[in-house]
Amino acid sequence: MSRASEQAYAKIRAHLLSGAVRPNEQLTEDQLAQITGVSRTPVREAVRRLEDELLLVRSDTKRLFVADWSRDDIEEMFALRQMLECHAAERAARRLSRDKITQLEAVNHALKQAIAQSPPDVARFLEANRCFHEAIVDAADSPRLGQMLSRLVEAPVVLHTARTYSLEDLKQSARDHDELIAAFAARDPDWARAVMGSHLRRAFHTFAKSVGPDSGKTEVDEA
Amino acid sequence: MSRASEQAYAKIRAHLLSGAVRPNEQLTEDQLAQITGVSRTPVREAVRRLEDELLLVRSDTKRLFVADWSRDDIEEMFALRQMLECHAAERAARRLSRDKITQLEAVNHALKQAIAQSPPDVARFLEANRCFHEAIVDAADSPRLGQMLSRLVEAPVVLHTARTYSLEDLKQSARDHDELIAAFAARDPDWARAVMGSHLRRAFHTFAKSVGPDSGKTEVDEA
DNA sequence: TTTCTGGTTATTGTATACAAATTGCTCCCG
DNA sequence: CGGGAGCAATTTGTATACAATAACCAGAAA
Repeated sequence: MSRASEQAYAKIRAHLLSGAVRPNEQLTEDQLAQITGVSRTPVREAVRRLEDELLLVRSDTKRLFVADWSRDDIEEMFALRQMLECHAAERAARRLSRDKITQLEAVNHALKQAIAQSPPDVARFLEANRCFHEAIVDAADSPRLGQMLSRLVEAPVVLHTARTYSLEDLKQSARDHDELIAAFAARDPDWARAVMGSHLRRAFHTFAKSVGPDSGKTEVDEA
Repeated sequence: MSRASEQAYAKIRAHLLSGAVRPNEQLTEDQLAQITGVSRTPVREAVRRLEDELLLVRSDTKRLFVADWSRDDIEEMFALRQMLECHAAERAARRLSRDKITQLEAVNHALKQAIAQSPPDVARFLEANRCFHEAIVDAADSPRLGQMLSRLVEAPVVLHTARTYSLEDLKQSARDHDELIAAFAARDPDWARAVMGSHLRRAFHTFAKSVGPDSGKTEVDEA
């Protein structure tokens, strides 16, 4: 992307994550142009991307609003991510070269170091974690899969801002990564898939606790 | 979407599918503006969507080209579609109301009628088929899943233009749909998933025969 | 011949002005 | 007091001009 539109994207995104705006609040392209310091043209392009990522939504008459993520939305998002990323892990197990596996070990080592500090360096943890998962998706060698996942992973980061991480959660993540690496080294796609599945499912539950109660509606009730 | 940009999208898409342009051929926004009869602004918006759908790609320096779909790309696409649509079928089995199931039966009835003619009305078949699958995805009640699948399904339609359909293939599709409906009526998610899986996998193979040979590279060879 | 280098053309990116559409308000009529 | 009709203000959509960047080509030096 070009300079101005990329900059607009980053600034608007930061603005949304900063909490300066509330869900369902209306925004106008003009406002965003002022905030970002560029004209409406690149702003419109940035807004498109943010709509794709579902951080912004449009009303039926094209008015722009800050998206409101319900508990159900978050659950859906995790379910899709789990499905796609399990698939990625399975493919990665068939494709990862020794070198790449070694790189994964290095990344997870950095992740562990971030945890080992007191207090744990959460920012560095998140960055290493992102890098770890990204490497697996890359190894899956499926461009559309990568595209879908990157869209999906963008959004939840939003809500991470306010979250607190227990040390035990962080350590468990590191252990999961170790087991994933073992599965890759063994070239066992089923193992890799299973580990990734439980890794993400656990992540969802620890995440969900800090959000709100389940809505309960999953099945249609009918005679 | 707005009038001009929507129109530009449709016209460019039709232009790409018509075969008037070849894979890897360069296009310019000016050309497309002339073809569509609108200015570059809405063209750029339409082009973004087509890039998302991977019908157009950009070079590293932002030049625009017609995408080239290899056999591997098509295989990847079907694999993702299978994964997502199996998931949709599973969810749909939990959620579909009796009414909706009755509607599915009606759609599949129309599909059978399209086949029963001689020669079979392929256009009507494709439309009914699209409608059938769309209803299932809707019933899955997962907006992001729907968004992903719609992107995915857009592209292969491209290649359908030149394809010929054997009567037996068409009949088998209708039978698959019948079994899916049975699985829904029984509210059996596992059954629905399995039927959808084999349905799409078979579709891939009948499709693949008309495209070209497998590239063979799926696993990394290493000491 | 090959490979830089300069300038020229082609193409994409941005700003701005204006058009179309939507909203919200005011004022009139019942 | 309620309910619309119609005008004004706000917001999004489009066209166009210009700026920035990348490709192209010709000609000189090795």
